[in-house]
Amino acid sequence: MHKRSRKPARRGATASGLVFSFLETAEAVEARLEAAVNPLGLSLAKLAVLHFLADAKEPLPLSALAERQHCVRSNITQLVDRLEKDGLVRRRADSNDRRSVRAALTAAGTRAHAEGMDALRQVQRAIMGPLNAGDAESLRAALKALGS
Amino acid sequence: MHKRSRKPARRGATASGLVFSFLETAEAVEARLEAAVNPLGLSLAKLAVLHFLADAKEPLPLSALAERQHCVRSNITQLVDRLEKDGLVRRRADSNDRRSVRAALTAAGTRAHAEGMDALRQVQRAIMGPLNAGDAESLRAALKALGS
DNA sequence: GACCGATCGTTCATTGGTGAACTAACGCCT
DNA sequence: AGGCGTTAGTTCACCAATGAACGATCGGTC
Repeated sequence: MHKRSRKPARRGATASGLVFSFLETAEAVEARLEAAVNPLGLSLAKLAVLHFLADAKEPLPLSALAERQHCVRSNITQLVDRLEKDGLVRRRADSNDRRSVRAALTAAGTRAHAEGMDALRQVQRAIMGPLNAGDAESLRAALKALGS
Repeated sequence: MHKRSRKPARRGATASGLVFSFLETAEAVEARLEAAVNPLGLSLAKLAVLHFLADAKEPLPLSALAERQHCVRSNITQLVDRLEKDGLVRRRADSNDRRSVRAALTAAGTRAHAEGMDALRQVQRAIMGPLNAGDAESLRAALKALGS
C-alpha cells in the first residue's frame, strides 16, 4: 500500500525480537559454563550444591539446599541421590531433628568443588572478556530494569 | 596482608557476578513467558513447534523441526507425541520419502497458535516496557558482544 | 498427655532436553 | 542388480526440574 501515515510505530518491533535474542544469548552462555564443568564430571546444578555446602562449612539440611537453589525439595532429593552415587556428598542423620537429613561434603566433594569453581571462574572471565567497562555497566543497568 | 601493590585488579570482580545476574534475569524472563502461555495449555516448546508449522504453511518433516528448534531429533519425537495427544498436530506420511514423517497443524493447533502468539506478544511488551530506547540499544550491543 | 497443623524428605508422574543404538528407507556407484 | 554409506524416526537411559501425594516427625495448644 502507501507509506505509513504518522508515527513509524516501531514501538513493538524493537521489543519483540529483543526478548528472544536475550534468551538465546543466555542459553549460549549457560552452555559454555556447562561445557566448562562437564569434563570434570560435574554439572552446574551439582556444582551449585557443592558450593552451598562448602560455603556453609557444615552439613546442610536438604530443605536449606532447596531454598538456596530456588527449587523444590524433590529436586534436591534426586540431585543429592546422584551426588551421593558420585561419592561427592554423604547423607547424615540430624540428631536434633529426626525428620531432617543433612548433606555433607566428602573429601572428593571438596576437591571437585575447588576444581569446578576454578574452571567456572576461568570461563566467566572468557565470556565477559569482549565487554568493556561501559558495556558491562549498561548491561547491569538493563538487567536491573528487566528484573522488575 | 598489606594493600595490593599496583593495579586494583577489579578486572575479574566486575565480570564474576555479572554472568550469573545475566542468567538469573533470563530465567525470570523465560518464566514470565512460560506463565503467559501455560494457562492456554501450551508451553514455549510446544508453541515454538506450532509457530514453525504455521510459518511454513505446510506439514514439515520432524527433522526440519529439530533443525529450527536447535535440538536433537529425539526431542521432537516426544514433543510431537504430546502435541498429537493434545490434538494440536497430526503425523502424516510423506508420499515422496517413506522414511520421513511430517507434522501437520490441526484446526485446534492453528487456533492454539494464534492465541499463544497473542499472549506472547503482550507479555513481551510488558517485559521490555521498563527499558527506554537507550537501554534497549545498549542491551542489544551487549548481547552481540556476548554472543561471540 | 493427646490432638492437630506445619515441616521434612521421599516417591511418582510429567515436561523438556541430551546422546547412543537401532531399523527402515533412500541414493549412489560400479 | 547388489552393496553400502547416509538420513529419518524411534526407543531407551539419563539429567534436571516441577507438583501432588504421602508418611514420619516436630511443636504447639487444649
